[in-house]
Amino acid sequence: MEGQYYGWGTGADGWRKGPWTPQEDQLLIEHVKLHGEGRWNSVSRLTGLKRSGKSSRLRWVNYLRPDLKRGKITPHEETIILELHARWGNRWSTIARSLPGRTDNEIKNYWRTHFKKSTKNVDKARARYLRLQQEHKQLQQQQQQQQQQLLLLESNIVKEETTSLTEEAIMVQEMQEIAFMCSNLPFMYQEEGLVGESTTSSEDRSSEEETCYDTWDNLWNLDDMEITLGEQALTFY
DNA sequence: AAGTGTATCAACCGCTGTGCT
DNA sequence: AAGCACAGCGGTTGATACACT
Repeated sequence: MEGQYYGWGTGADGWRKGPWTPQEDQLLIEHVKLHGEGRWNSVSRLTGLKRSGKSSRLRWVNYLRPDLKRGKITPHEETIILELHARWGNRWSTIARSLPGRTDNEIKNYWRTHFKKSTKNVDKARARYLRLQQEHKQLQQQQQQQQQQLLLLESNIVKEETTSLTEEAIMVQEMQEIAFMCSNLPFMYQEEGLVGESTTSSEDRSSEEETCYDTWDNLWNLDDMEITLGEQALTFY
């Protein structure tokens, strides 16, 4: 795909469009090395590139950035995407921030390819996620209350605490919760090589795989679906 | 081998938010 | 306060690769 010219040519506005050539990439890379990210509209003036600032920024962010992770989305990343999408919906850039090296475009494309068609499944996953989150928070509250009661008994001092979390802090806290939940997911088994690439029938599953499915089903419990998310996810790899 | 359908992904478009003058 | 430029976001499109018949 790269390095070929498919006749997109120059638009009416004078900007070149279509796939980037290696020469154009090189110019853009040199520009960012010299001037840093930002000031995208000055790229064409300073480099001679016939690309709009918008196009330059997109090319850099989605393809040329050195910290980009190449290769397929891992099962663990997929789990995080599912979780975060259940929380934030189509806020791809927000989701991307939790997946270092992945771009919003990449995640968006991945989502559309793998989950868009099964909106029913995703809706159920979302409902289940929200319920789990609720339960998780209730559990936390209970633990906090127990702890407070304990402290009261010990010191006999009543102390009121008020915590004011910023929205960002709440976001971070939720991310940590999600990360914690994700860390217990069955995909870990798969990453460790305990699960086969594509398993569709329960007869084929090893005991480790059963554990994997059990864990997954416990989380999502999508048995009533036409295709469960667990199976779907595993089928892709 | 050829035709057709589907998946993938780069790149575009339109819109919105933000900062500066 | 208004207007403008720019950056960023989400949705969509189009070309290629791959799978299937």
